[in-house]
Amino acid sequence: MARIVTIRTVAEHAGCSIATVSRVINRSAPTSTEVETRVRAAITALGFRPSEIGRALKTLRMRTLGVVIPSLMNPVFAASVAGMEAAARERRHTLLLTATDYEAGREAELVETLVAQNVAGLILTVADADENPTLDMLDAEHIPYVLIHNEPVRTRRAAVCVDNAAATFALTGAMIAAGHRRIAYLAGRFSTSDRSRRRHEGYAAAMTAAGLTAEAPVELDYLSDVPGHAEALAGLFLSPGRPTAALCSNDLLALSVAGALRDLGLGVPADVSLAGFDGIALGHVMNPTLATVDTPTRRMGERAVEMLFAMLEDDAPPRVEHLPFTLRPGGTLAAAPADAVSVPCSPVSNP
Amino acid sequence: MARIVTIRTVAEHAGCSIATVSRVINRSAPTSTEVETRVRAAITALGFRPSEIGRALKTLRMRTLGVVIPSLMNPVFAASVAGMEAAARERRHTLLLTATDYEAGREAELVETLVAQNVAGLILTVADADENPTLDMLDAEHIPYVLIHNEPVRTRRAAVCVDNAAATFALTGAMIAAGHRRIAYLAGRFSTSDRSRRRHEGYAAAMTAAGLTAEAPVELDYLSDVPGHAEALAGLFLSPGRPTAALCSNDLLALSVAGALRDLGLGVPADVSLAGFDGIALGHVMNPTLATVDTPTRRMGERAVEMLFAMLEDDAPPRVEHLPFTLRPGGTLAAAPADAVSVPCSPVSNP
DNA sequence: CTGTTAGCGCATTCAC
DNA sequence: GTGAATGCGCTAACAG
Repeated sequence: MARIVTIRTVAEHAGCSIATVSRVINRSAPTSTEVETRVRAAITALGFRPSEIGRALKTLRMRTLGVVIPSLMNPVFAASVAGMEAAARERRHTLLLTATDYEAGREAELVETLVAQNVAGLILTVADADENPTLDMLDAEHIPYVLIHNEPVRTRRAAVCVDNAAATFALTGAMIAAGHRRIAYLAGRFSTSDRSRRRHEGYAAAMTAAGLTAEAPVELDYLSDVPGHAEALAGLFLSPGRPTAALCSNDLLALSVAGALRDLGLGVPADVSLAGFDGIALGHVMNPTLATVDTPTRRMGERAVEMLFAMLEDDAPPRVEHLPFTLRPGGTLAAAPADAVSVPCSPVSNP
Repeated sequence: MARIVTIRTVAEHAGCSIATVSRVINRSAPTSTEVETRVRAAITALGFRPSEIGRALKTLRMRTLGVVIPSLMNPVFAASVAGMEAAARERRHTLLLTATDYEAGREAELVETLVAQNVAGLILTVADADENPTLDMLDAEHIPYVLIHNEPVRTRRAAVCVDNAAATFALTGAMIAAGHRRIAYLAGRFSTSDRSRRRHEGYAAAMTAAGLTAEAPVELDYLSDVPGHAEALAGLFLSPGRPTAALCSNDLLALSVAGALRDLGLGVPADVSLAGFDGIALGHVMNPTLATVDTPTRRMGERAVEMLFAMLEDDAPPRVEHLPFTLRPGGTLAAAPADAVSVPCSPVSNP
């Protein structure tokens, strides 16, 4: 099961010491060409592969990056991890992958598990990047990490994300421009997360700038639970003076909200306009197409790894890097009914 | 960066030997309650976490499972990995994740990398499960592994998959029942893969059973390269007596083929009916919905891990486990034009 | 019940 | 340019 060929076997086979074999493998010191060829021959003949365990025990650092994300079932995180994997592979590292299934309580344990494996560094998406004892622990132990999708504001932590507030500000602006006056904000799991909070801030800023009323987030408990959502949304969307539009904190939520609204007998976008956030492929092919904010998720994963290595090798200081987003128009965002538009409001422009 | 507190630190702090600390941690031998409480106190006080490296050096086995898949950008593999991660986590293991980006040539190197990390076992999707030197090597070294999505037929290897031939047999039967007589088979990357081969076999068997002509697979080189596909498909679908239906070897390919056909001015399903394979969520929401074979991808990932642990712990013999699939009807598969139906054919039933 | 000790595979001194 | 020796953190065998 485990390889029986060790550095010692190679040394015997090549008629030299294990130190010399190590030198040949790592080019850590000059060796005579004659010995080197003998060693290399022995290595290939025996099919020897240096144990990462042995090396790590000595160097106290595995060539792995620990990853913690909410779930791979969300294409946003799948794409991020794909980007991380490619970037890590370029640097001869592999990913140690774990998922919280959207339970913030699991973060601490998963991080501990990864740290126990002596990962070179960590890439994380957490519920809250500012108020987070696990991250405090990593800081205290000087274990390098980069957040992804999170947007820390109060703390000095490395992160790769989009400017969530600016994105929802723009998206809300587009809804207002389409004549919507009462716009609901729907949040999914992680509703108390930093990025969800930032997204709501952008929405609220745009509403206020237009002289409209920003509403508190409506929290929907479970992803993809369409029947549950229909029930939760009935009160809001079947009442008089109901919202004519809803901004969802992410695309997956927008999809199930669309289903829930249809279950309530409401048309999208005929009765309610809808927009999401992330830019998953699903939104492109559904009918009508989903209006959303397109984010470079795969690229974010690559950047997170690049940033982590910069910290690892060049001792780069932690910083928040914002990657560009684009507004993606879609069929779910249509003009508001004429009676709704009649409500006065001020024009909105970017801050 | 690395933890400075070792089992020795704990031993000193608790006033006992490192062996006793080890015993407390692993419950590998009885210890007096008094010493145990002292040790546990020391562990929490010092924030000690046993190094997986140290343990692995001794046991020659890390609590990790090596994973090799083509790409996380394909939701099929993302879901599989999500299932693996959950099942592995239940057993206190983590995944070491790598991807080939659909380049079979990378398989060997990635597997070597994972083996060098002393993974407990491997879960792989390879290009060819039967003719595969890398798998031969794993067999020779008695390193346990389970294939996923692959369907080995000639070799005795552990695998979790659906019955690809039966699935395409049924799917092709549905197309024939809808009146289609000339049905093309389109294969994406990995076109020489075992599962693609098995899928084509099922298609060919159904065609032959109906007295129709089975065609060789049309190989499309790149995923999602719609313009390239349009060019490659023009000859086939713009000719007289052209196919009225096409069976694609997977859903992602079906999506880009749908785009290519529309670029050629052909309606789906008005001019050409289409079906895929896998059952990705995209197919559900696109318009028209995609006819396909629904496969339990997440469950397959879980089963692969369960099977691997059965081999690891109970020395279970390698076997191929088929998980159930279902035909998913969809708008892309419609009745053939009347003139096409007039071609005679025999009724098809399952073999 | 507990302590001592010998490695696991490797990198890295320090001699030569 | 090379080899012998040491220790990384831990488990397990053996003594007590």
